[in-house]
Amino acid sequence: MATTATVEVAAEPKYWHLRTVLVQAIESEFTTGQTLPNERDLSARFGVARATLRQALEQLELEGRLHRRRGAGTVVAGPRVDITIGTHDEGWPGVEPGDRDLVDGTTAAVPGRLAAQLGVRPRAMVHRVRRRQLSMRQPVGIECLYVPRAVVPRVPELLGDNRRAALVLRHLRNNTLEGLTRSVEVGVAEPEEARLLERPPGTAVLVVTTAYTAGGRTAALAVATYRADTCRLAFGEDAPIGARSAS
Amino acid sequence: MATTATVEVAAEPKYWHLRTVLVQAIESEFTTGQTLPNERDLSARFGVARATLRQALEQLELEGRLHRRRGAGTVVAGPRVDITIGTHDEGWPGVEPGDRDLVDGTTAAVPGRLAAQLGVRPRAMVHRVRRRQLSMRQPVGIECLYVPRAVVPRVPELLGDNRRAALVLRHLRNNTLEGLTRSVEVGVAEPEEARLLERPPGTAVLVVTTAYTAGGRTAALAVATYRADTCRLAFGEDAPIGARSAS
DNA sequence: CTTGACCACTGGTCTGGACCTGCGTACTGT
DNA sequence: ACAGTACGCAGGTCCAGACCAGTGGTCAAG
Repeated sequence: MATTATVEVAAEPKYWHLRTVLVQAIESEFTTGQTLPNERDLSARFGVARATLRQALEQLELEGRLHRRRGAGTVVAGPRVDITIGTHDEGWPGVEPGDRDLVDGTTAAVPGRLAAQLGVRPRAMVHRVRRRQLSMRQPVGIECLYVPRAVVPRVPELLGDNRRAALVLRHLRNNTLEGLTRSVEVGVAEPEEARLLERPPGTAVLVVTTAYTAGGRTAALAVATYRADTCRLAFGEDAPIGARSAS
Repeated sequence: MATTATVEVAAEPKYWHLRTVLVQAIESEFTTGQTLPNERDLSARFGVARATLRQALEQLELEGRLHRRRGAGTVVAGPRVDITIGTHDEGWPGVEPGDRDLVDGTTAAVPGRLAAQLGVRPRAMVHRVRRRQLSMRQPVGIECLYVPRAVVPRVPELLGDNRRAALVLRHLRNNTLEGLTRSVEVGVAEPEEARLLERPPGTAVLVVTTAYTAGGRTAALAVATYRADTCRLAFGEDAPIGARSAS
């Protein structure tokens, strides 16, 4: 037994102590949008290696307290963007709707994992529609909707509007939509996703997977990928809790 | 005019290429629970610095493909644990219920941000109940329930059971629970949370915040923190949306 | 006034070390 | 047979430095 009577406060890692100091500095001496000193100056000021400082900055970024852009600098972030995830999929409140049409078409190149969830063969033809969501001119997420051609022969042009997957499905299937199953997990952005989200590859993202059930099978799959640093998912029938007085 | 006719594949970062190679290796040559070679050997084998290898490993861990334990090694992970987030908060399917009682009591030390959401003064007395959830003997999450003493004078002993926040609230308020608002976002584990979750400080976590409305105010706040690497949040399991509205 | 080349500055990537600390096992004394 | 210790190995932390790659401004040429 290595039990010693001394207090031995277990010595937090240096990067965590640094994070705490930076949080206080951010909350007391800086305001939203203000640029912090560069990493080399900060590491010198705190007497740590730049790698250690970056470990603290990365956590602050993941928390949504900082935004970092190569070539530009590190700025104090504002509150996170609320992404409303409704049971009835009515639209995108607070987000400029469907700003960019990225991909519309039918493909056989569906990741095997998704093909299994859709209940189709690995190389079956599947309609794919991808949109990017922006908020205040900044990319916040990518939504990709998969519909097997076995379910819907052709994708009508109404996909170009600003509605979400369920609404599209409702049109396509003449109100046969029966239910949905949804999951949320953390993933990392692949290079192409990272480029669309204006982040480096491997950035943490929130992945919302929604399976739409119609006619006793999974008729469509919506995979939405949001920047973990800037987004918060809001659930519930009521409006999001007012975060105005939360300083 | 930087446009050249060459393909110029834009050179993925080395850590991402490494990640891709490791994913293939994991899926083809390893099985769940199997231990990978140590980091020094792996970095030598792939001809990269250990820091670069670790950058790839950290992403694989965040994706839930690997589990790393100091002193033990890096093992291939199994599928993520499904955390059921129901609208009616009926319990914890698939998770050993309420394995450890951590804190039961009344405190004035509530983070200012939570006090604001609860609609109480920063130093008001608030009941706090904290539980840790395990799955297969592994810690997966921490749930903390806050109830202002202004809402409920005393916390009855039935908090010791395995039920979730809403059920408790229903008992406390005699079925006056009116609704809830829920949000999901990414955060980092503070040292104490990290210790309970058996992870280093600053580890990415999924934070599920649920505000319970009763009597026209926020009567309680449940903050659940799950390991982002091992958990997946599941919503609306087999819950058919009864709305068959004819559009 | 507009355009484009240039360039200082920023965060991003990568190296090759060093040492710390938890874990598990082998050994060893009782 | 058992408990305690010692030790090797694993991942975790930290360092000092180098170079890469976008950003955004300056400034001269058209």
